[in-house]
Amino acid sequence: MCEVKKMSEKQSRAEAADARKRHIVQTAVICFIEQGFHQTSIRDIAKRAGVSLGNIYNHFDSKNALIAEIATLEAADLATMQSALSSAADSRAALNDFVSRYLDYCSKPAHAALTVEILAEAARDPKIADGFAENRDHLLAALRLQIEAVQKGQTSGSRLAPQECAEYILDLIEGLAMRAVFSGRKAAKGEVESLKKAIDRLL
Amino acid sequence: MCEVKKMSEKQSRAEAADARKRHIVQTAVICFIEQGFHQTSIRDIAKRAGVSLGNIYNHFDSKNALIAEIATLEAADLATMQSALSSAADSRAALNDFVSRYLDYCSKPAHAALTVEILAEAARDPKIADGFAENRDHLLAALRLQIEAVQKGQTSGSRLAPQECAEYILDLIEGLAMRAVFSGRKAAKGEVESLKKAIDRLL
DNA sequence: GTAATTTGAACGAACGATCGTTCGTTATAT
DNA sequence: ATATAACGAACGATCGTTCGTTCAAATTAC
Repeated sequence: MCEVKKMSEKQSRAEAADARKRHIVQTAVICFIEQGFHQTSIRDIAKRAGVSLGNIYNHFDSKNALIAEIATLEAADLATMQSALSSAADSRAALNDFVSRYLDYCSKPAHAALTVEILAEAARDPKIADGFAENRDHLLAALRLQIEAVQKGQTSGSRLAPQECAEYILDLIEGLAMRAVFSGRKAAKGEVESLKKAIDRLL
Repeated sequence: MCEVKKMSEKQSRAEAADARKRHIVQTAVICFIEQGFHQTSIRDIAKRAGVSLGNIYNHFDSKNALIAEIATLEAADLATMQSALSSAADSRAALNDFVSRYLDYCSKPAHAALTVEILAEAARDPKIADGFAENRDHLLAALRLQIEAVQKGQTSGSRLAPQECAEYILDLIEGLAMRAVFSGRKAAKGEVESLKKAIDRLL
């Protein structure tokens, strides 16, 4: 009874369950950022999400499954950035735009904290390290293509290999972002300009 | 009686205690690298060090005190590298030498794993973040001085600011080292040459 | 020099807290 | 009527830490 009303006002059971699941994931992310994976208990997440302890196990098989879900979402974020880089006409502009976007992305404290946390995990678990490297390689490949395109229109004699050049660019962006995040500020305008100047020298 | 003999053959009580303490610290480092701070229990350390559980608390007030001791030792390692950089005559050679030495240093899996672990901790604890940044600033300052010296002997019109140049150089070295460590290999000779070429472009 | 005393390193059982996970139950949408 | 989301008590394991005890080395008294 009253199916139409309920469907529009509230939501179907499956939708509600999905929303609840997403809410748990989001809350878990917050906890993991604040305390780290292993310092966060399921009870912490349940309490903060306003959900019972046992209910979390209705949506996730285990704590590790929850962590895996989050790692997957992070990977998807990065894939978005990569495809934006690939589907660009003007390589020079695409590169410049990428630097700004990727810097913003890395400068988000939430992302930085999670990344470091995953990195620490990857240092111990080769499986995680492989997954991390794979995502990064995709981004690197897209970046390398644009670098090659830019280098073709240059006269300079000795160039850096595009592959390594791409890695250096990511290193510089991530390094600046890390410094900004860890000192609790945003990258200053002058810092961004300096970064772009440095990247220009590497091309 | 027989004081001389005992002193030479064995060791005084204080020395034995100190040796034991160092042994516990070294074992703890191994455990922390393999499992991380929070996944390592005092029992793990005790078992691996061949020491009783309670005895660890005769040498350290708490688990955190043990961690703090290790962080202090890491800082001392870095200070050594910094002073070597400062006390150099030929800036150009000093810089080149530093790149090799710092790359080697960062490429040690033990150091890399510990650094990432500390970094994850720093992301949550501003106190640790400050200590980390302070150590890095000392290295940066020494590096900047040598960069300024090198830049003085150049004709190039537009230079990168020495401070930021120093940060970029550390970023590149650490990035390459990290990639090497995480893929379980040493940095190839070609990679090191490429790195030095890239750094040359930044100067 | 030897005997008596003090010190502190080493030990492992035990404590209270907390962990991830399971389970039986209740309530509600289908 | 059935399925499942939500609940929270309970379980066994493990955590950091404390504690009383043992024993050998260092120190003092004789």
